[in-house]
Amino acid sequence: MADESYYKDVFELVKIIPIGRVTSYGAISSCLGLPSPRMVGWALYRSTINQNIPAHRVVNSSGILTGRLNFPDPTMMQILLEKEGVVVEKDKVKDFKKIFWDPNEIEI
DNA sequence: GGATTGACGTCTG
DNA sequence: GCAGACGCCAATC
Repeated sequence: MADESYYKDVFELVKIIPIGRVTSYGAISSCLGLPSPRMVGWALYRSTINQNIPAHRVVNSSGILTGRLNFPDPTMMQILLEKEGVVVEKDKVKDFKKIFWDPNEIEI
């Protein structure tokens, strides 16, 4: 609702994530200077059902698709990732460290 | 108006 | 190295 919401930055950040790349909540929260990474998850939770944000590219620090169950379709998350070239093994991103995209690397 | 939960992360034991 | 607890802010019940 409010344009000055912090999660608006989260949307933009997630939107600019390159294809075949994934990032973590902690990276986003740290990049945006959020006090708590939970806010990122909260923002994404609302964004996924409100805007078509590629939240499937956002995983936890372990590279696990923690929020896949929260998606409209749990399988959609893995399908989308695999479609983008991301290898997902058991709801976990393979070579997560390799395809991990750091927002601070590019940023604005 | 108060209590609980929620897509997590980091520290300490 | 693994496990458990705490902290943070906001929205919902």
